[in-house]
Amino acid sequence: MALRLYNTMSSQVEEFHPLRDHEIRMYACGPTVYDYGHIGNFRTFIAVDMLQRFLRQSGYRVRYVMNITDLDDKIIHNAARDGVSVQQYTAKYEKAFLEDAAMIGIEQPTLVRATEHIAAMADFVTKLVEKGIAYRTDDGSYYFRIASFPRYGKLSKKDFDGMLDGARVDVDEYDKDSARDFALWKGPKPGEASWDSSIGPGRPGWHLECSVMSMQELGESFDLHAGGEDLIFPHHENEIAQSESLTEKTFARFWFHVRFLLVEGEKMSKSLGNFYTLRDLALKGHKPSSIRYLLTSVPYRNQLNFTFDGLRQAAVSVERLRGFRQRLTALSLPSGSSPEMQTLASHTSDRMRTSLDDDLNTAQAQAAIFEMVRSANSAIDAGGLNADDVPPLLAALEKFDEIFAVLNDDDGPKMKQVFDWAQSEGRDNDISAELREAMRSGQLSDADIEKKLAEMEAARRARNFKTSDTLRAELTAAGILIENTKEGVRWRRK
RNA sequence: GGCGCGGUACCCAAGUGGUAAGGGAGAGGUCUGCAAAACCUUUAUGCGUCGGUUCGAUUCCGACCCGCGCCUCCA
Repeated sequence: MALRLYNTMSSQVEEFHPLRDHEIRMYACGPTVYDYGHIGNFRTFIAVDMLQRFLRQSGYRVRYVMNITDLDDKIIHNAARDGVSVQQYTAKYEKAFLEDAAMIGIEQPTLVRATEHIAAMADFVTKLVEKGIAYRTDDGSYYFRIASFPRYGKLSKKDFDGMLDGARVDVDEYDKDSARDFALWKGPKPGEASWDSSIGPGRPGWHLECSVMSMQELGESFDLHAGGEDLIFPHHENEIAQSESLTEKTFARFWFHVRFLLVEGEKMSKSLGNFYTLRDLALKGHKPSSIRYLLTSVPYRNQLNFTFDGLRQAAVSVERLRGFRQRLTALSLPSGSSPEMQTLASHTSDRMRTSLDDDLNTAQAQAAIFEMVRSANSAIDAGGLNADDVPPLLAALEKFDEIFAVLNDDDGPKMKQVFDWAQSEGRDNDISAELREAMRSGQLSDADIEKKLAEMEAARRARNFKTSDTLRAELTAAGILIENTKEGVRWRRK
């Protein structure tokens, strides 16, 4: 069965096939690097990351490009406020974004930066001017003439015929032909950063970079264009207008938009006090795996209510999966295999694929893996699992984690990174007890842990429970989870 | 006002024209030196409200109530 995806352009779920066999070219609107990324940003980027992972799992070669907007009004303003260059300012936040993305399990796409494509953007404007689609105003700005593009509004389903120019826009600000015409290039303003180009000094408009860079990297027509739902209008609508006016070809075939999330039932906003960056959450002691799991647990087109209770629940769910995987690998089982377990593993894999094929229904894929975990645990308890059943079960887990990426227990080191960052920024007061607790599991080496565990086990065999309990308490305090089983003791970092 | 989305158990959250996935939490139980994990049982005759279509609707249609998004920088 083929992947079916919702296409904003057609407003319906469609079968997704790439233009070229076995190769998918996709582009996502990335961050504007003017601040640390918040969880809403990361919901979007994680959703696109999962899409990209699933496409590769499905056998496609994926060329995935993301832009870094390192040039816009807010950046220019903030850099000036801080007394640093635009480059210095954006370098800091781009680095932070990449660190955050890696921390939360996002595989890095090919990155392109606006400031590195100024000349190409100017050329693009020149071509639009030559076609009579763009025009220059007295202040050195260039605008796109929307009247030249009859299909304008087809993505956002807006009908502009009935709307009056100037209804909500300050027409007097510039001498545009129509209030709705959008800026391709903004003329220079005194005291603000400006770039020289073949069409004069100034800076590109926001929409232009995505048209230019996506086509440069992926061609004039490519398979899929992604972003947050807020980008449908005007950003993507404008990209389409510019690009298709120039090439007279379909720009992107599929438009993939991720729904905004709510935080504690309300729209995330600084004024409501429910605005969280990834680092804010880490400082409070929430692990990247918990955050990623929660963000992946609701299908991308549904509203997700991000809550601290949900974060705690996610942490437990992740632990359950990790514990199961470890249990599987630690068992000593009789040789042979059981048909039930073989079927369970293959059915689970099939169900995960079917679920994700259905417009990335991540909730159902998770349900499938949990049902497998319960059935397999039951079988283990009942002595119904054999050695040859383990590989297919592990393979199903692996297949799950290729998409969800929450099973590696490297939260401790990641939390330590956040801790180090907070210290380097002088934010010691923001470091919570929970963060210290979450990072402690990385403190002891495997050898240290094994040594203490051996001592504990020796004490238990000697029925010296006082000593063994003391050692257990020490390890637990160090963030090590210990499980005594018939197969012997096993441990993992919490 | 225009366009669009949603209201499912204590919480989060899938889903279907034929009688409600999964996770968390709670209760009881099995196992167990302790701890942890795991398993079993249990928690919505009910899916915002009121009508309609239908043999049958939570699922389709209509109205209404409530929440949310975009229309302006915003993932």
